Amino acid sequence: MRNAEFDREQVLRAAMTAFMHKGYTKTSMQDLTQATGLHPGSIYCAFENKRGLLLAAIEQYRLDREAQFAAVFSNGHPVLSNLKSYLDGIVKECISCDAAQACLLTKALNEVAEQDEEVQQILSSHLDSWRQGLAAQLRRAQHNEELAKDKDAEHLARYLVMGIYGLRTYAHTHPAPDTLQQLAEQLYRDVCA
Amino acid sequence: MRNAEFDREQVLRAAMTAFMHKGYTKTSMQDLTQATGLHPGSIYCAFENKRGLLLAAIEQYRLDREAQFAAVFSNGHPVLSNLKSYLDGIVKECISCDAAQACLLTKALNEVAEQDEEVQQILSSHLDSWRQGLAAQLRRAQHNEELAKDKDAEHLARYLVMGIYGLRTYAHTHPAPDTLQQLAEQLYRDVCA
DNA sequence: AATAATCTTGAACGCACATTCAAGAATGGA
DNA sequence: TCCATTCTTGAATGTGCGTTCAAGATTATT
Repeated sequence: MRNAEFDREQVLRAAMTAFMHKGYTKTSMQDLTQATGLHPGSIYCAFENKRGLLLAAIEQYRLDREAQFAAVFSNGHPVLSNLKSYLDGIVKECISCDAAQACLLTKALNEVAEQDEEVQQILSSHLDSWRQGLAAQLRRAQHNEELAKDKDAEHLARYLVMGIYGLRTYAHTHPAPDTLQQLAEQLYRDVCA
Repeated sequence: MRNAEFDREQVLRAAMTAFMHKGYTKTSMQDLTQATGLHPGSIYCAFENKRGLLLAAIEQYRLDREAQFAAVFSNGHPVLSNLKSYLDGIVKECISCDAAQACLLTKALNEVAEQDEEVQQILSSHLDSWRQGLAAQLRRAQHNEELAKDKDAEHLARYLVMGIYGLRTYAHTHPAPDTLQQLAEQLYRDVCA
């Protein structure tokens, strides 16, 4: 009769950060105990093992991202201006990450997924639903007469996803704010014009 | 009074493939001895250590890529049609890699670079010279009246680089040939139109 | 207060890894 | 043919990792 002492969300976000900074393999259990404040036994009790902690962290990341997405797009403003804000937010993120940390999903995709089908599937389905969210917004824009109706919203959504992936990777080598801003603006223009 | 028995290029390309499939950390020396046919001692004699082998493999990769780039762009054809071929080649690469292997540079960038300044610098400078190569081709296109002269070739080159990064990442999750082809064509249009 | 149930702690374990090195094999020159 | 030199071999080494588990600490219930 005793409750766990740690705050799950807080622990998961700490683990998330650790994984993002060092990557999955190079983040040792020692790093994780330090980052989360939990002892090995507690981690293994709560998350089964290191991989379980990664899966839980990815799930937390997904929840956080979905909330963020909804926050940007579900005000009453025009869809396209929300999309602009969304891209701006991504650029800001790219800049602020001092040690050039990519999106956790992309990192995990590069490092873990190819050896681990379950992780691969989880990531794919998350990225899919993200793309579908973007496509839905674009369709809404078409419905609101903000965007030409003869365009293929699905195709544009894929193009956006591709551009955002690229932007993040580009930021790794060249985190110059102006350049990233320009690239994001060009992407926006190519999608919406 | 005896010469080394192995073929350096062949060994480096084998190591390259191994690193691309598993990533640097997860590729064990055992994997490398198996892939290269060399014994540990020989590797350490020729490349100092595992990291040295990675550096040498990256350099070989750079040479191969430069040769490939030159082969596509230094025929007499119009620059833009060469660019189209270049993008087609990248799409084909993305599709053919059964196990979704990314470009070695991007992989290394994600996994190793953040913990290793020397690797970071090597990769950055290589990616820079690639981008400059693209920019030079675009300027040549402007000079040949293939591309509007009021465009910023440097900016377009950056945009191309971003798009290609994105295309490769996109292919990781969705290696559907048609989709990738469409994305590449859209990228081409946005750069050249 | 006593008990039962659960959580926390961190030392200990086995394993896989990068690396070393001394013995053996192969070569070129005398 | 024999020696000197260099390369090859792969078992041995130490280190650091993920993981386990039994003892101790803490809480809820009676």
